[in-house]
Amino acid sequence: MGISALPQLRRYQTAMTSLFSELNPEQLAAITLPPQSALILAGAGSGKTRVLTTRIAYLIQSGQANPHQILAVTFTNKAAKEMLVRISAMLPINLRNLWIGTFHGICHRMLRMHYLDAGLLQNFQILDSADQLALIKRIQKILAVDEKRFPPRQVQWFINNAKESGLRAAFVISDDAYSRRMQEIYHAYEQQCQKESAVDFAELLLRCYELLSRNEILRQHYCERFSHVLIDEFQDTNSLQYRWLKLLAGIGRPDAAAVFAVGDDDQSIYSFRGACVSNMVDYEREFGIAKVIKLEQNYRSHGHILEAANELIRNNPQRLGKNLWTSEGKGEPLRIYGAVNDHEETAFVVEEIKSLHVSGIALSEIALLYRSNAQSRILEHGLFNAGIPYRVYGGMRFFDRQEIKHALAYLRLIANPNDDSALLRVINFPTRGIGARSLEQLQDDAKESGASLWHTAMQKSGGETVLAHDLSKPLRGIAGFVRLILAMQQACQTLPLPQIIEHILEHSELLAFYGKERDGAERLENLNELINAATSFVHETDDDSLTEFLAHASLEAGEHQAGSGQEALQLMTVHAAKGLEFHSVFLSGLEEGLFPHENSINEINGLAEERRLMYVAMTRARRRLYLSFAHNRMLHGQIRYNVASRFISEIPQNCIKWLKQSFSNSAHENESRKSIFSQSFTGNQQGFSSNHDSWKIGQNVLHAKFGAGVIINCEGSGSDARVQINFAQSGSKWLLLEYAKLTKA
DNA sequence: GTCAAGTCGATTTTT
DNA sequence: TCGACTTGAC
Repeated sequence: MGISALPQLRRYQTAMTSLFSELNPEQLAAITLPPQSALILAGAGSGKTRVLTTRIAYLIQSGQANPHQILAVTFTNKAAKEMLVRISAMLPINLRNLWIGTFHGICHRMLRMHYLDAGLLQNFQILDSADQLALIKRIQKILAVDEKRFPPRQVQWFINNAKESGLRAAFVISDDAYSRRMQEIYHAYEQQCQKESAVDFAELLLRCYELLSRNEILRQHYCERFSHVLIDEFQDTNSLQYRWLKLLAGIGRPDAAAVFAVGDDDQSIYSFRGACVSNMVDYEREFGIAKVIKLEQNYRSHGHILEAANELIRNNPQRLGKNLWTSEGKGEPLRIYGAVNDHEETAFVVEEIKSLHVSGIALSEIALLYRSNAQSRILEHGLFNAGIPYRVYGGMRFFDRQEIKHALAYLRLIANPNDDSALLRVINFPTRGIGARSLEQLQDDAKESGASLWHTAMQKSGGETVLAHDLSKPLRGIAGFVRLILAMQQACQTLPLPQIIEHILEHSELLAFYGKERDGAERLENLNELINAATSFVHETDDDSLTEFLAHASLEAGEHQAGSGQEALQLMTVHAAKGLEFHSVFLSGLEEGLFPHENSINEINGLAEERRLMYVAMTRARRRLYLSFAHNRMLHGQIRYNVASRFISEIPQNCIKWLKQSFSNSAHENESRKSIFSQSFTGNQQGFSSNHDSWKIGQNVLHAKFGAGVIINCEGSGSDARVQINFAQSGSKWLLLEYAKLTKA
């Protein structure tokens, strides 16, 4: 090394030292691994993102790779963005050539670059789930498929599943009438997508996979380019994504990339949408991972919380094995509250949040979690009445709003007139006198000629000759619509992106329409926000192509949530809480049937996934964790009787502080219980006797073989008297009272 | 084309 | 129970 390199070396060493400060030995080992494929088992709160980002910074800083050679894959846009921000903070260099993105984002990027090889048009559009569903419905109508026998959602599920298994319609196995019909729909869907130049989410992955597997030159190119591939949340990959990775990384080739996979099998909670935890084991074997690095030191939670979570997850079979620990103390015990009903549970949560807030904990540092969205209503109700500001996560996203979808449909039509879906969405919105009759006629004509709706509509209106683009007159009927779109297309050729949107909003009369609507103010605001979104898109990406903006809108439906950053209590499902942390966490509705959810009990490995979900929920808490349940709860308009979740009994007693045992003998509680039953069961069998014991619905009982349970139903009398009992361990059963030998618990 | 009544279904969800 | 969605009447 020459003298001139010395200052650089010194600078490099200083940079490295600061990069590595305060890392634990395992983190450091992971970050500085030699360039070979690795698996990092990163427990909750173990500094996973830090390891991932520091690894990238290290590779670049140490000269092992330049940004151009690195590919980092995440699951959400949020994670990708955060990674980029953190790397930028570590490295004061231009990261333009560093590819960071979601699987879908990266596949999309490749497809745009190689659209010809991928068999796509340059202006191909991306269908989000709602677009996809609409298209499927349309196709079912054309094929005259009974929507009762073939619910569009199931068809959608079928198609996406096939694609995620790498199967085109032609290769789907169909050995009965039902699956043959499914295949038929899938086939027609494939054709229609190609005709409209539309690509759904699963298609992005499958096309890209096929592109790489078919095109040796391209694959060679990317194998040579990416010497390092880093993957976040590896436990959430589906099988197609894993196959794509094997292809891209060039597994088995001499120039194979070093894959750095980070994941946690205990936090795999998305198998219901195709995630394949077994990918981790396959990966270990197929990529020849010599040593798995485990990050087990937790920087988030206090001891009791970790111990409880560890003990819980130990009940799962087939784990890769991992135990979180902390250098912090035991901290507070978990607080458990057993309520009689959902109202009492809510009252408890509300009171406790109030006092936490009074004691100085910011509301935004408190999370109220639940297993299913239906649970939020009663909680929201209680919070609202108590005047506690809260924010519910999930739900409608910016680009999913109907006014935004309408505006985007006009834009899509301008970018790609063959987009039948977009045309159908706006041809009569706002209404311009095109009824079902003329629409049907248009669709029939299009079907006959095999042309797109747009093409057909244009011919009907007399071709392009008629078109004096006069926007000053009202544009009615199909001919009017055609003139409108043509005029828009022409105007948009010269305008920059934000002005294009302004233009279409104005001339489509969307603004006028929502201006007249009763509660159109918010929609107008959102439409205005769409212009802002376009402005910042152009600003951030230096790209003002309409097609790119539309792709952005489909791929990043989120992040545009209003009202974020406010000081408010955080309400969300456990799934939505993954990756987040809070000072205090309330976990509500811990009942058999709800959490673990009854539907999951019958699924293969369903219970294990529920337990992982519970594990994820618990490890969100830094200092304080509340668990609560209610013995009876209103669900789907009926009162349901439940026992406490088995997960509570899997937590060691020494970690727990019971704030209130359910059904203790206090007179007050018995009173409140009675009143509830008499209220909700007027007209029903209220109770009956046998062996001078009276058994009531809601009674906690013990059975010699099945253990603890709750009576949830009863019928018959005398020696025929039977009770239905929901047992904690074995689910609900009907038992003859005479033989059941029940005791009150 | 709009509104009201009727039906149906109800874990979890990102891209 | 409640909401989304479809159907039928003007």
